[in-house]
Amino acid sequence: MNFVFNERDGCGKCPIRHRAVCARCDEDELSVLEGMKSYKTIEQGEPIIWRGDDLHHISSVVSGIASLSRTLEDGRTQVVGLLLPSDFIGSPGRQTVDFDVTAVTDVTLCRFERRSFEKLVQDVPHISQRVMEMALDELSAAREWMVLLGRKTAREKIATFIEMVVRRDTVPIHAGQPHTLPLTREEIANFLGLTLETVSRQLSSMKKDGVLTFEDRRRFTVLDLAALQDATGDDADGGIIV
Amino acid sequence: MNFVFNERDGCGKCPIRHRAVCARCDEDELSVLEGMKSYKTIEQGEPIIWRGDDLHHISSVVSGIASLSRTLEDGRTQVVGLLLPSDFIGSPGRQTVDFDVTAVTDVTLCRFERRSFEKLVQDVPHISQRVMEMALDELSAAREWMVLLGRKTAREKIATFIEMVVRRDTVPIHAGQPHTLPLTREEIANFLGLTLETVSRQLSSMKKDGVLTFEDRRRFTVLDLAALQDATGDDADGGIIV
DNA sequence: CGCTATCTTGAATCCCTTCAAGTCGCGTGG
DNA sequence: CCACGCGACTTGAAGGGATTCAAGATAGCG
Repeated sequence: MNFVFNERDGCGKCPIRHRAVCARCDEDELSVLEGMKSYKTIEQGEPIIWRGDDLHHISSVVSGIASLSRTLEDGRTQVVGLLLPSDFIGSPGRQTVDFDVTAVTDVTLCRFERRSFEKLVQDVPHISQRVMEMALDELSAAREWMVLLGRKTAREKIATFIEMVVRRDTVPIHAGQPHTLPLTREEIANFLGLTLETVSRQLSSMKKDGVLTFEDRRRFTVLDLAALQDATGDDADGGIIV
Repeated sequence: MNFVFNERDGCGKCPIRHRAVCARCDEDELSVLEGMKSYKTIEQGEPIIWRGDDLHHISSVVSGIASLSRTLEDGRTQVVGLLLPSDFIGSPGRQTVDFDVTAVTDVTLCRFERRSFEKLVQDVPHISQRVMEMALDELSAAREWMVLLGRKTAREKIATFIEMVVRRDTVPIHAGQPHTLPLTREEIANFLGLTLETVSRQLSSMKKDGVLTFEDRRRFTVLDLAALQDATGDDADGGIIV
């Protein structure tokens, strides 16, 4: 079930072929992209690009997870988004990025030289249409997260985060296997607008309440999904999309 | 300097002609839009569309201000964005809206039937390109606001908000005229993730510190712009875009 | 002129943070 | 093999900033 990504395979075998900026492209358009792309791998913890840096490439995450974040002068940092496979880095039409981008795990990127990509946006409607779709989806997800940051309690924030991790975990839920937190306590805290101590306390509290169990510090199983969803503070139907 | 918007004028005289979804359109494309548009006015305080409602139109704000917000079951409300002239409501490709949209002032919309607009997105690259641009800008602004919601103190939030109001006020600053808060204390609170009492206290505090003076509850003048900008918590260069 | 919505201000409370100490797991090297 | 060190995490206690609850002031409007 898990594709092993191989750079030598063509776009046709790319794991994000049908979700990335190229999703709407036909074979002809894809072959143009094929000639333009280059891959780059960034190791866990390494910066991908800093806020304000000149943006030479527009990239898509092929594998791994990256974070978008901003740090205030005094060190407070807020993670404003996680970039999962198929998400893109950089905006056509902008010369710099507005946030720091960091590899949370090892990350492989599929990159296009920015100027060339901007030309593609002009010439290939399927590209601008797809980037539009993706940007609108991200926008909705970002606004959803604003509700969490502005109005939810620590308990609700943690529950929402866990529920999100469970919902979009690639590992099938029915298999009964534990899920894995992709972030450290500190990274979770910076994503939720909390301190790492509060994150730790809330996770312990949910464990004590029988909502979760932990196999180790990263791996957990949900014991009571209904309780978890109740604790998010959201309506039954409306969930985070991210 | 202030255009009086007149529905009978053509798109050529529209006050948002060069900023809205039609910005990149040429005369021919514009004449197509001309035949499709309809106007609607919503009074201050009235809902424009509720979260989850079927979205029959894609609209642009021509004049006035609208808010995007979400309310949790227990009444906590978070404003996730303000819609100013040229901003659009609704996403091509989505059948519903994810947030409540409310007229903060009297609002005039320029509307397109959603299905027709989606067809335009397919057929007219200038439209999808422009919507893409706008969505990417909104996305960046939303993430910027996430930093505020997640990490800034009440004082910093208020300073950032005031600074934003001042920066994009249509009334020229050099005229020395007072600026006007477009929102009530409660609306400001819901935008900043605070309570209305805290907003009031912080405004009083900034008044006491000689940063601002108030002519009345809505109209104010900045006395010390440097102090205001210092208080935002942002770097000197990096500002909110919204 | 008084009604009402909006806003201000005060006092008490609370949730989260801050500061601090200690635990756990793991790789490294003696 | 185990001591050691280190990063990640947990837990406790104290403190503080924002909220909550409450009372009163102000301004707009019929």
